[in-house]
Amino acid sequence: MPSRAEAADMPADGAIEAPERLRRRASRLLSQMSVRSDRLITDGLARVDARKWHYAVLASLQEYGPGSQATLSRNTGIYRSDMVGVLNELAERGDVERTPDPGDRRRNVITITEQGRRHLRRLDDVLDDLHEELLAPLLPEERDQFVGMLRRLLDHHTQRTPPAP
Amino acid sequence: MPSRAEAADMPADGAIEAPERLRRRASRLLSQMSVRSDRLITDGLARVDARKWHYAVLASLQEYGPGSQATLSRNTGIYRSDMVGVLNELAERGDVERTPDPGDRRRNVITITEQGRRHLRRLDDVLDDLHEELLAPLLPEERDQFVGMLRRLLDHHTQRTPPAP
DNA sequence: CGCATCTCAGGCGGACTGATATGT
DNA sequence: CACATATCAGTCGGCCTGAGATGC
Repeated sequence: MPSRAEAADMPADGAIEAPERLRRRASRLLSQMSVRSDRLITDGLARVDARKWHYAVLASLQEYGPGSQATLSRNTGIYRSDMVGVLNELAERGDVERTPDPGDRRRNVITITEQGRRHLRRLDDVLDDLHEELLAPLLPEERDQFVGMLRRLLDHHTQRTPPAP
Repeated sequence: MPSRAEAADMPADGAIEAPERLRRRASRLLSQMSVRSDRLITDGLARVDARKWHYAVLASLQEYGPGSQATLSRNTGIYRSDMVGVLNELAERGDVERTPDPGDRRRNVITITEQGRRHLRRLDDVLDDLHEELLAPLLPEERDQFVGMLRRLLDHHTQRTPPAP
C-alpha cells in the first residue's frame, strides 16, 4: 500500500488554516510532525521492503554486538512482546541469527549476519535520503540544533522522575 | 487510570542506552518525543477531566467563531468521523451547542458557550504549565526556535507535494 | 447531476499490560 | 525465594477508509 487518500476527506492534510493558538503548542506540532515523519520513513522504507524496527535492531547489533532479546529491547525501545515478531522477520530474511545462550539458558543470543550488515548499510543510505527530505526546510546548522534540542528533551523526560527521595 | 508501568518491563523508559546511530535520527527522536509529550499532555488534562481534542475544538471556535463540523475538522485536524464523538462529549458538558444551520440544512452550527469559554481559559492555563514541564530543558529563546522549526517543517510537509504541473 | 455534510461501522498498526513457562 | 527471560494473547486509543442518508 503506497500512499494516502489525497482526496476530499482529510482534515489535517489540505490544512486550510489552523488557529494560531494551536500552532503555538509544541505538543501539537510535535505530534503532527511525528505523524508525517513516521509516514515518510515508513513509506520510504517500504519501498525497499524494510521496516523501521529492522533498522533499529540491526543498528543496535552492529553497535553493541550480539545480545539477548531483552537487551535489544532496552536498546531500541521496542517492547519485548513485540521484539519476538521483529526478530522472526529478521531471522526469516537471514539478517540475524537466533541461537540459545549456552551460558544462560533463558536467553537467546541474537547475532547480525553478513547479509544483515549489508542491509544495514543500505538502510542507512535510504534513511539519509529520507531525512534529507524530512529536514529539507532547515539549514544544516539548524538541523543540528533541532536534533540537539530533541535529544535534550528526550533525555530529560527519560529520567525517572516520580520517586524523589 | 493514571500512569504507566514504572516497573520491570519497559524498554524505552529506563532507557539504559541507545545506539548513537539511532540517537541521531530526527525521525526517531521525533516519534519518541511525541509519545512522551502526548503522555504528559493527556495525563495532565485527564487530571482536570479534559482531553486534548476538547481544547482543539474550543480554541478553534474561540478564534474563528461558530462553524460547521466540517470546518472544525479542517481547523483542528480531527477527522470528521471522530469529530462527532468529540462534539457529543463537549455538548454533554455544556461547552458547546449544536444547532441546525437554517441557511444550509446539511450543516450543524457549533457554538461555544460561556462555560466553554471558561473551560478554554482553564485549559490554556493547564497547558501552559504542562508545556513548561515539557520544554523545561530549553531556554526561553530555544523554545521559540524549537517551535519555529517545527512549524516550518510542518508547513513544508503539509503542502500538497505529489501533483507537479 | 456532482458535490458536501453528518453519521456510523470498522480496519490497521503502535504502545502497552498480563499471564505463562522456563530458568538463574 | 525473588527475579529475568522469551513468548503469546489481548486491550486501548489514534489515524484513517468506506458507505449511507440528507441536502445543496
